[in-house]
Amino acid sequence: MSSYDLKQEVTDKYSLRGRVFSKIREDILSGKYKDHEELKEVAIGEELGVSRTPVREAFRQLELEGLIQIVPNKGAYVTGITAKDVEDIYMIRSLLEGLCARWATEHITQEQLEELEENVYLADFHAAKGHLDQMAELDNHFHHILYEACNSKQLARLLIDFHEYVLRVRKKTLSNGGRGKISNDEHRQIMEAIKEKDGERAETLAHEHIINAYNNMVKNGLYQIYPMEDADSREP
Amino acid sequence: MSSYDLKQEVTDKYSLRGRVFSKIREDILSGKYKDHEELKEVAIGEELGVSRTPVREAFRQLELEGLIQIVPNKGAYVTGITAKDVEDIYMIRSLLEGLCARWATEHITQEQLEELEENVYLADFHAAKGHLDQMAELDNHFHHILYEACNSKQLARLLIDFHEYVLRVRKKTLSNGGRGKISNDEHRQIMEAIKEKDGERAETLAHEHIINAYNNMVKNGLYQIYPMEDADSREP
DNA sequence: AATCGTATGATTGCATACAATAATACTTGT
DNA sequence: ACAAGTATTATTGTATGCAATCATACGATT
Repeated sequence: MSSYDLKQEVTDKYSLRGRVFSKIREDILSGKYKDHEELKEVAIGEELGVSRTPVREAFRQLELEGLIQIVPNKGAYVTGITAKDVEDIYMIRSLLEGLCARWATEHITQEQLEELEENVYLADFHAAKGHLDQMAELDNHFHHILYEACNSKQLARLLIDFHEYVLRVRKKTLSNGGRGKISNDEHRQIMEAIKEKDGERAETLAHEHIINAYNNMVKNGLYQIYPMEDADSREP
Repeated sequence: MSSYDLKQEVTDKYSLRGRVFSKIREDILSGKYKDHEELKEVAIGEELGVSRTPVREAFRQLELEGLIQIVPNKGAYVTGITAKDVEDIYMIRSLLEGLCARWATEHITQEQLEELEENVYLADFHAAKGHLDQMAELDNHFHHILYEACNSKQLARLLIDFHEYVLRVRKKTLSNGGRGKISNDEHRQIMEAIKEKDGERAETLAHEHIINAYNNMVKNGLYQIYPMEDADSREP
């Protein structure tokens, strides 16, 4: 087992303590709060049934994630997530997932490797059956195994953040035109490269896997769920 | 100018609003608070002359940055930064700085390019004179120009964070054995590649620039400022 | 003597109260 | 009617109070 409990870090975000944070985060990512909208502490607090204190704490975290911008003594404004953000994140992720796969090749345990194999075979089954929810979950799990196996707290933290960031986009991607099956085939190739201790190939495959996912998304026009407008076009 | 004010985002961290956050952050990075040490809200509040509220907000941010871990209803514990963290971050940075240089090649303005040139020539002067503080400042500035020029809010945010994260390490590196001069020569090559619109070469050079910086650091034994111990070796 | 249960103290989580700041509306003088 | 200055209101920033939770120590029971 690695030196830190990755699962703990992840689940914490969904437990009681991070409830307010996660809710606001989702509301921004889902588009409930529009770009440049001002978020009032009391209003959101009342909506969630809490006082300003936890809301403020969540705001600070959200600012660090780049989802809102806090200007002192004025307010918190939604930064939103544009199509360019999604593109940038996919490009960044493609590099980092490659690095992750390479490092995972060097550090993966037998147990983790078997988990990967199981994941791929199970996903094959669900892909054939068209079980989209299970596919999304398995895809999520596949990558998280690698995040753990890469043995880098720093890299894992980054990838988990980005992974969540584009979660909604990704889920829709998998449900489109057989990408789920193809995606899992790519997973299998990555898994086999790691199994054969070919770090170079694992890196390349993981890199291309993310690029393919992005291209598929663009091809299907799914990037349109977020407007491509730029922050320049705001009112003065 | 790009669509977001990068300088504003950066300076904000040092202005009044983030004072408490920055102070605790520095104290962790500088080693004042040791690994696994428990941070008490009241104690730190008193030390900084503020109440628990701003301290708690800072804690939440620090947790997101991975510098502390908050366990609910118990306390905040320093995660520290190990030599492996530094190594990982340099490897991650090397990829991202490469990407940044490539994107900057595509989006840099004439004005920014001239700023880069000026920076390199000025750094030559200070390198010859042995002005270490100015060298560190110019190095910092060089990279920040690229972060702006790459035209990606997401990438810039990442790189700025990492850049700050290893700031102390980096400053010491520059002061060692002529690395300052060599580093600036690498800057010049990157700048010229960008000027000639050779994104591929700019990416490779920027990538190698970071790797070289890390290797130099290791060669000079500077990695020893942080212990290589793992989080496993903690008490139960 | 060992273990379980209880009590006590410390610390966090959240709510509220007050102060400081910024935006807006209003008034007053020209 | 317009402009400048002032008052008012809304919102954030910070401090503090109270409840909930956890750790520790002590004592009772087997």
